[in-house]
Amino acid sequence: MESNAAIASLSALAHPVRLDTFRLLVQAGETGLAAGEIARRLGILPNSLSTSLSILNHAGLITARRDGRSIIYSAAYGRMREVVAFLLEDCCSGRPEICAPVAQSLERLACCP
Amino acid sequence: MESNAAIASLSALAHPVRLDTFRLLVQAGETGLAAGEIARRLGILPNSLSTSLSILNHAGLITARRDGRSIIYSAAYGRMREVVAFLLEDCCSGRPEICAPVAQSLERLACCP
DNA sequence: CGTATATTTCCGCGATAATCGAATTATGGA
DNA sequence: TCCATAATTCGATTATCGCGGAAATATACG
Repeated sequence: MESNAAIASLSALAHPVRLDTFRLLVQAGETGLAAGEIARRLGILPNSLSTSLSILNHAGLITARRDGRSIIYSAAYGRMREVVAFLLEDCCSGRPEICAPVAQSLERLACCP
Repeated sequence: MESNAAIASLSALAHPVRLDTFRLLVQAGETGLAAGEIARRLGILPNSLSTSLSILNHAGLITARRDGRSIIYSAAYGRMREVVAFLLEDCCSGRPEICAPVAQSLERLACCP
């Protein structure tokens, strides 16, 4: 992953509304959520959310598809994985005793038994 | 992990110099690197780096210790793990087939065989 | 004590980002 | 066609961030 792409993703996530939006979509799974539903759940104005969604989308962290009058957004899990991998890259110069606990705790994700 | 703390960390990383600095320290391991050495490797002014280090430190992503005239910085692996875990929390509403590849690829960190 | 090295702090200017109201586009249904 | 709903885009104001020069602090050493 490119450094610029990583920065775009990190920058997109470094914002209260955008981070909540992304986490909501990560939890929603492939089904996704309509823009209006997200705005309702987070209690923010539709236009504010729209710019947030645009930034997340441009950063590659979410995808959009139209369904009637609604636009459904979903988390882009591949990009999420890339960003995380970028942060952990070449961790600890090959000394497992340092990074092992990091990897170990990440193996136990909420949904992956 | 608190949302505000996560935002502080993500915001700290969403900057070319700060991201490069953090990754340098992640690769350096527990030994860490002196501020001057980091500035030299990245080719930036010492005062610019100093503010970057201050922001990363305040976000909890790095730690500092003095050694003679130098100040040695190291990555805070615990906080790094917390930030990543925060992003992956409750991934995919318990549907392993979506998040499994994410977790799987994270198991293979460069230093953790 | 005086000097050199390492790092940080202060300050001001230019650029970038956040916010919110108002207007605009797109779709579905009577 | 006309209206209501869903979502986005525009525009202007305000706040925040990034940058680099200059000065200040801390440590080591002769």
